[in-house]
Amino acid sequence: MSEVVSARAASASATREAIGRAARRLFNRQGYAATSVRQIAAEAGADPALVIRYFGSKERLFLETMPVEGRFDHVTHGPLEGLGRRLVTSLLTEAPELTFSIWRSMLRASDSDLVRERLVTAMEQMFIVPLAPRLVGPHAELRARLVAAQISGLLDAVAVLGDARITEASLDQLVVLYGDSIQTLVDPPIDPTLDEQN
Amino acid sequence: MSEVVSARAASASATREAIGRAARRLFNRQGYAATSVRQIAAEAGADPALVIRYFGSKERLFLETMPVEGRFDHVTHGPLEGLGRRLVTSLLTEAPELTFSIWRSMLRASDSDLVRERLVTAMEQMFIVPLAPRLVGPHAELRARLVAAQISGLLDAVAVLGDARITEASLDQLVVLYGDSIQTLVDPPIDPTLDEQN
DNA sequence: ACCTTTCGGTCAACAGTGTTGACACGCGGG
DNA sequence: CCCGCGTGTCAACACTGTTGACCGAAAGGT
Repeated sequence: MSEVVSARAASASATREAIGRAARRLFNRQGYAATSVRQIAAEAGADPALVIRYFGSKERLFLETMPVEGRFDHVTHGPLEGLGRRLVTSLLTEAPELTFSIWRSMLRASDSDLVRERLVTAMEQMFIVPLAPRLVGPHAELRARLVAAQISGLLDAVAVLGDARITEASLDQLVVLYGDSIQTLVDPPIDPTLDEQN
Repeated sequence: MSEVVSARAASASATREAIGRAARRLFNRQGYAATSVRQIAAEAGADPALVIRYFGSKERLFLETMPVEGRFDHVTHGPLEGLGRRLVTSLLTEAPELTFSIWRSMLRASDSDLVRERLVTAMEQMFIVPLAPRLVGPHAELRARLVAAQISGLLDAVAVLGDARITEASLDQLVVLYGDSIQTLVDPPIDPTLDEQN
């Protein structure tokens, strides 16, 4: 079924994929703004005009080459107890280079409304949607969104600001400290001023 | 003493300040990448070349027009008890528009090493330096840096991603929920695996 | 008073950007 | 066989940040 239907089509999809690979590499290494369409084309051995013709614009090429599907379902669907710690572990352990460079690239390119919306829906799909209905106690959705905010903060510190003290800290310490802080929002709040009404 | 030393010098500083004002307005409204030097010059009634001559480059103009001095000393120097809540209150209350737009602009422009370094030192001066030596218990500096990360996360959610559910939530709820989560890192950790040695 | 230097401001140009349209060429289907 | 369509190429557009030469008038010296 995936046979070569024609030499032309094969050539087309081959160069398209070459452009995509070059774009992914360069965007991750240099960021969105510092990477030019001409540079991508040169690295892929193609013409700059082809890049636009195949992907519509530099912006859409960027979106297409930045995968943001959820890879944290096994955590967000797991038991609520200790979820904070497992979330931090998963973030810092599973394909961290990819997670970090994508976060860095997309956050810096979030001038663009398309990029920003993609980032927002990615965070919602990955964390808020699976987490919010599971949280017990008042303000479940708000708390889930604040968990996502905390994750953003950790990613900022590591991937954008590059805080060496955090990067070089032991994984165990980060997991316990930041994980327990996240857990505060996962567990039902104890403050009596937070009524059960909305 | 601050008399007009000459008509030329007065004119020079006047146009320089006009350029600075226009730049600050446009950078905050449209972001760094979307604002052109020619647009700033037009708004200030000056020549694009003058913008570069006075400020060196668009990047340095951006840095000069983005004030990042600390405005949270009264919180970070206050009592440790309830510091998390007061931090969130201060962030969301005192000149929030300015705080948010500056955070958004600088984070998106952090492709530039100068901007990134400025952002890092600003966070350190505002939160980590005053907070770290005051925290009791193990890993004081790491915990202070993680507090700063949490602040980044809140700013991301509000200023960059524009999470409506968080923006529209009542200040009291945010203060209690996120503030208490931050407080987890301010208070000494209880986990016995975190020894007192580094 | 004049002459010279200094300096704010203007203009044109440079190399580079994303994007668009017209054009060439060779494989595919009639 | 030939026509058409699609892959690829080329040149151009309007725009970007930045640079250097130039102009004119104010400042300083004699």
